[in-house]
Amino acid sequence: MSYPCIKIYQKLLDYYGYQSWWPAMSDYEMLIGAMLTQNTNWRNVDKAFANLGDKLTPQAIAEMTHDELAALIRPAGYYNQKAERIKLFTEWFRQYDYDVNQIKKLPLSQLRPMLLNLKGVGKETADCMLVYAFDKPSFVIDAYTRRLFNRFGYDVPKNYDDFREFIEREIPKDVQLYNEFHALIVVHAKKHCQTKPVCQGCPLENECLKIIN
DNA sequence: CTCCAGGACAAGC
DNA sequence: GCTTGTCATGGA
Repeated sequence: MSYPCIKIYQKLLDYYGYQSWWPAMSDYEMLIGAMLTQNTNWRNVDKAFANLGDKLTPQAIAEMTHDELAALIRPAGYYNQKAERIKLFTEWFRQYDYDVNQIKKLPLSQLRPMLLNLKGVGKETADCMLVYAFDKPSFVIDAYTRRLFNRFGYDVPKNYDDFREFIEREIPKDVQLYNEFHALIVVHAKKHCQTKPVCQGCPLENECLKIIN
Protein backbone atom coordinates (compact mmCIF):
# COMPACT_ATOMS: atom_id res chain seq x y z
CA MET A 1 0.00 0.00 0.00
CA SER A 2 1.57 3.20 -1.17
CA TYR A 3 -0.74 5.65 0.60
CA PRO A 4 -1.04 5.22 4.38
CA CYS A 5 -4.61 4.87 5.61
CA ILE A 6 -3.88 7.21 8.52
CA LYS A 7 -3.14 10.04 6.10
CA ILE A 8 -6.70 9.87 4.77
CA TYR A 9 -7.86 10.36 8.34
CA GLN A 10 -5.52 13.30 8.84
CA LYS A 11 -6.71 15.00 5.66
CA LEU A 12 -10.36 14.57 6.58
CA LEU A 13 -9.67 15.82 10.11
CA ASP A 14 -7.78 18.85 8.81
CA TYR A 15 -10.67 19.75 6.52
CA TYR A 16 -13.73 18.98 8.66
CA GLY A 17 -12.39 19.11 12.24
CA TYR A 18 -13.42 16.85 15.11
CA GLN A 19 -16.97 15.51 14.86
CA SER A 20 -17.43 14.19 18.41
CA TRP A 21 -19.96 11.52 17.46
CA TRP A 22 -22.43 9.79 17.81
CA PRO A 23 -25.14 12.51 17.53
CA ALA A 24 -27.45 11.32 20.33
CA MET A 25 -28.78 12.58 23.63
CA SER A 26 -28.18 9.29 25.43
CA ASP A 27 -26.44 5.95 25.01
CA TYR A 28 -29.80 4.26 24.47
CA GLU A 29 -30.73 6.75 21.78
CA MET A 30 -27.42 6.01 20.06
CA LEU A 31 -28.06 2.27 20.16
CA ILE A 32 -31.59 2.63 18.78
CA GLY A 33 -30.40 5.11 16.19
CA ALA A 34 -27.90 2.56 14.91
CA MET A 35 -30.76 0.15 14.24
CA LEU A 36 -33.14 2.76 12.79
CA THR A 37 -30.60 4.11 10.32
CA GLN A 38 -30.01 0.75 8.63
CA ASN A 39 -30.37 1.39 4.91
CA THR A 40 -32.31 4.52 5.83
CA ASN A 41 -31.74 8.24 5.41
CA TRP A 42 -30.90 9.97 8.69
CA ARG A 43 -33.64 12.55 8.06
CA ASN A 44 -36.20 9.77 8.39
CA VAL A 45 -34.54 8.55 11.55
CA ASP A 46 -34.88 12.03 13.01
CA LYS A 47 -38.61 11.99 12.25
CA ALA A 48 -38.90 8.73 14.15
CA PHE A 49 -37.01 10.25 17.09
CA ALA A 50 -39.31 13.26 17.02
CA ASN A 51 -42.33 10.94 17.20
CA LEU A 52 -40.82 9.05 20.11
CA GLY A 53 -40.11 12.25 22.02
CA ASP A 54 -39.65 11.60 25.73
CA LYS A 55 -40.63 7.97 25.16
CA LEU A 56 -37.15 7.29 23.79
CA THR A 57 -36.14 5.37 26.89
CA PRO A 58 -35.71 1.63 27.39
CA GLN A 59 -38.37 1.67 30.09
CA ALA A 60 -40.96 3.35 27.89
CA ILE A 61 -40.24 1.21 24.84
CA ALA A 62 -40.34 -1.97 26.92
CA GLU A 63 -43.90 -1.12 27.90
CA MET A 64 -45.14 -0.33 24.39
CA THR A 65 -46.94 -2.83 22.22
CA HIS A 66 -45.42 -3.76 18.89
CA ASP A 67 -48.02 -1.71 17.04
CA GLU A 68 -47.47 1.38 19.18
CA LEU A 69 -43.72 1.32 18.59
CA ALA A 70 -44.11 0.51 14.90
CA ALA A 71 -46.43 3.50 14.42
CA LEU A 72 -43.95 5.88 16.06
CA ILE A 73 -40.92 4.74 14.06
CA ARG A 74 -42.87 4.46 10.80
CA PRO A 75 -40.98 7.28 9.00
CA ALA A 76 -37.72 5.34 9.41
CA GLY A 77 -38.96 2.55 7.16
CA TYR A 78 -39.02 -1.24 7.70
CA TYR A 79 -41.02 -0.28 10.75
CA ASN A 80 -42.42 -3.73 11.53
CA GLN A 81 -38.99 -5.38 11.40
CA LYS A 82 -37.35 -2.58 13.31
CA ALA A 83 -40.05 -2.45 15.98
CA GLU A 84 -39.63 -6.15 16.70
CA ARG A 85 -35.85 -5.93 16.73
CA ILE A 86 -35.76 -2.84 18.92
CA LYS A 87 -38.03 -4.60 21.41
CA LEU A 88 -35.73 -7.64 21.43
CA PHE A 89 -32.65 -5.47 21.81
CA THR A 90 -34.26 -3.63 24.71
CA GLU A 91 -35.04 -6.94 26.42
CA TRP A 92 -31.38 -7.89 26.12
CA PHE A 93 -30.32 -4.47 27.43
CA ARG A 94 -32.50 -4.97 30.50
CA GLN A 95 -30.20 -7.78 31.68
CA TYR A 96 -27.67 -5.04 32.34
CA ASP A 97 -30.14 -2.73 34.09
CA TYR A 98 -30.22 -0.56 30.94
CA ASP A 99 -26.70 0.54 31.90
CA VAL A 100 -23.96 0.66 29.26
CA ASN A 101 -21.30 0.81 31.98
CA GLN A 102 -22.06 -2.76 32.94
CA ILE A 103 -21.67 -3.85 29.32
CA LYS A 104 -18.40 -1.94 28.94
CA LYS A 105 -16.85 -4.31 31.48
CA LEU A 106 -17.10 -7.16 28.96
CA PRO A 107 -14.12 -7.70 26.66
CA LEU A 108 -14.55 -6.91 22.96
CA SER A 109 -13.88 -10.53 22.02
CA GLN A 110 -16.90 -11.57 24.06
CA LEU A 111 -19.20 -8.61 23.46
CA ARG A 112 -19.07 -8.49 19.65
CA PRO A 113 -20.38 -12.07 19.20
CA MET A 114 -23.10 -11.31 21.74
CA LEU A 115 -24.27 -8.31 19.71
CA LEU A 116 -24.11 -10.25 16.44
CA ASN A 117 -26.30 -12.89 18.02
CA LEU A 118 -29.12 -10.33 18.43
CA LYS A 119 -31.76 -10.25 15.70
CA GLY A 120 -31.30 -7.17 13.55
CA VAL A 121 -27.75 -6.45 14.68
CA GLY A 122 -25.35 -7.23 11.86
CA LYS A 123 -21.66 -6.44 11.61
CA GLU A 124 -21.89 -2.75 10.80
CA THR A 125 -24.51 -2.06 13.45
CA ALA A 126 -22.57 -4.08 16.03
CA ASP A 127 -19.38 -2.15 15.33
CA CYS A 128 -21.22 1.16 15.58
CA MET A 129 -22.59 0.14 18.95
CA LEU A 130 -19.14 -1.03 20.07
CA VAL A 131 -17.39 2.18 19.08
CA TYR A 132 -20.05 4.77 19.90
CA ALA A 133 -21.70 3.30 23.02
CA PHE A 134 -19.41 0.65 24.49
CA ASP A 135 -15.95 2.21 23.93
CA LYS A 136 -14.57 -0.83 22.12
CA PRO A 137 -12.21 -0.49 19.13
CA SER A 138 -13.90 -2.39 16.30
CA PHE A 139 -13.64 -0.40 13.08
CA VAL A 140 -16.96 0.35 11.35
CA ILE A 141 -17.18 -0.58 7.67
CA ASP A 142 -20.06 0.86 5.66
CA ALA A 143 -20.86 1.73 2.07
CA TYR A 144 -19.14 5.11 2.48
CA THR A 145 -15.96 3.50 3.78
CA ARG A 146 -15.79 1.19 0.78
CA ARG A 147 -16.45 4.05 -1.61
CA LEU A 148 -13.78 6.24 -0.07
CA PHE A 149 -11.09 3.57 -0.01
CA ASN A 150 -11.89 2.56 -3.56
CA ARG A 151 -11.60 6.23 -4.48
CA PHE A 152 -8.13 6.29 -2.99
CA GLY A 153 -7.10 3.31 -5.08
CA TYR A 154 -7.21 0.65 -2.41
CA ASP A 155 -8.05 -2.87 -3.55
CA VAL A 156 -10.11 -3.57 -0.46
CA PRO A 157 -11.40 -7.00 0.62
CA LYS A 158 -15.06 -7.63 -0.20
CA ASN A 159 -15.59 -9.59 2.99
CA TYR A 160 -16.61 -7.31 5.87
CA ASP A 161 -14.30 -8.70 8.53
CA ASP A 162 -11.39 -8.92 6.12
CA PHE A 163 -11.83 -5.22 5.30
CA ARG A 164 -12.22 -4.30 8.97
CA GLU A 165 -9.10 -6.20 9.97
CA PHE A 166 -7.21 -4.66 7.07
CA ILE A 167 -7.89 -1.15 8.36
CA GLU A 168 -7.28 -2.18 11.95
CA ARG A 169 -3.82 -3.36 10.93
CA GLU A 170 -3.09 -0.03 9.25
CA ILE A 171 -3.93 2.32 12.13
CA PRO A 172 -3.48 2.34 15.94
CA LYS A 173 -6.11 0.30 17.79
CA ASP A 174 -7.67 3.31 19.51
CA VAL A 175 -11.40 3.64 20.01
CA GLN A 176 -11.27 7.44 19.83
CA LEU A 177 -9.47 7.21 16.49
CA TYR A 178 -12.02 4.68 15.20
CA ASN A 179 -14.79 6.96 16.43
CA GLU A 180 -13.51 10.08 14.65
CA PHE A 181 -12.38 8.33 11.48
CA HIS A 182 -15.77 6.74 10.79
CA ALA A 183 -17.59 9.96 11.66
CA LEU A 184 -15.39 11.92 9.25
CA ILE A 185 -15.96 9.37 6.50
CA VAL A 186 -19.73 9.71 6.85
CA VAL A 187 -19.68 13.50 7.10
CA HIS A 188 -17.43 13.71 4.07
CA ALA A 189 -19.57 11.30 2.04
CA LYS A 190 -22.80 13.11 2.85
CA LYS A 191 -21.38 16.46 1.83
CA HIS A 192 -19.56 15.47 -1.33
CA CYS A 193 -19.90 11.87 -2.47
CA GLN A 194 -23.43 10.82 -1.60
CA THR A 195 -24.42 9.28 -4.92
CA LYS A 196 -21.33 9.61 -7.02
CA PRO A 197 -18.60 6.98 -7.33
CA VAL A 198 -16.21 9.81 -8.10
CA CYS A 199 -16.10 12.80 -5.77
CA GLN A 200 -17.07 15.77 -7.92
CA GLY A 201 -16.39 18.97 -6.08
CA CYS A 202 -14.76 16.93 -3.35
CA PRO A 203 -12.37 18.99 -1.19
CA LEU A 204 -9.96 16.07 -1.31
CA GLU A 205 -10.24 15.54 -5.05
CA ASN A 206 -6.82 16.98 -5.84
CA GLU A 207 -5.34 14.71 -3.21
CA CYS A 208 -7.24 11.72 -4.58
CA LEU A 209 -5.99 12.35 -8.09
CA LYS A 210 -2.45 12.93 -6.84
CA ILE A 211 -2.52 9.55 -5.14
CA ILE A 212 -3.94 7.62 -8.06
CA ASN A 213 -1.71 9.17 -10.73
C1' DC B 1 -41.58 7.85 -12.83
C1' DT B 2 -37.13 5.83 -10.85
C1' DC B 3 -33.48 5.58 -7.55
C1' DC B 4 -31.44 5.60 -3.17
C1' DA B 5 -30.32 6.14 1.98
C1' DG B 6 -24.63 5.21 7.60
C1' DG B 7 -28.32 -3.09 6.44
C1' DA B 8 -29.87 -7.54 8.03
C1' DC B 9 -31.66 -11.90 7.20
C1' DA B 10 -33.43 -16.15 5.18
C1' DA B 11 -33.44 -19.01 1.28
C1' DG B 12 -31.08 -20.96 -2.51
C1' DC B 13 -26.97 -22.20 -4.96
C1' DG C 1 -18.56 -19.51 0.97
C1' DC C 2 -21.64 -15.89 -2.39
C1' DT C 3 -26.16 -14.05 -4.56
C1' DT C 4 -30.99 -12.71 -4.40
C1' DG C 5 -35.64 -11.28 -2.57
C1' DT C 6 -37.63 -8.96 1.17
C1' DC C 7 -38.53 -5.29 4.27
C1' DA C 8 -40.73 0.59 3.60
C1' DT C 9 -40.44 5.57 4.10
C1' DG C 10 -39.41 10.11 2.20
C1' DG C 11 -36.59 13.09 -0.60
C1' DA C 12 -34.12 14.20 -5.01
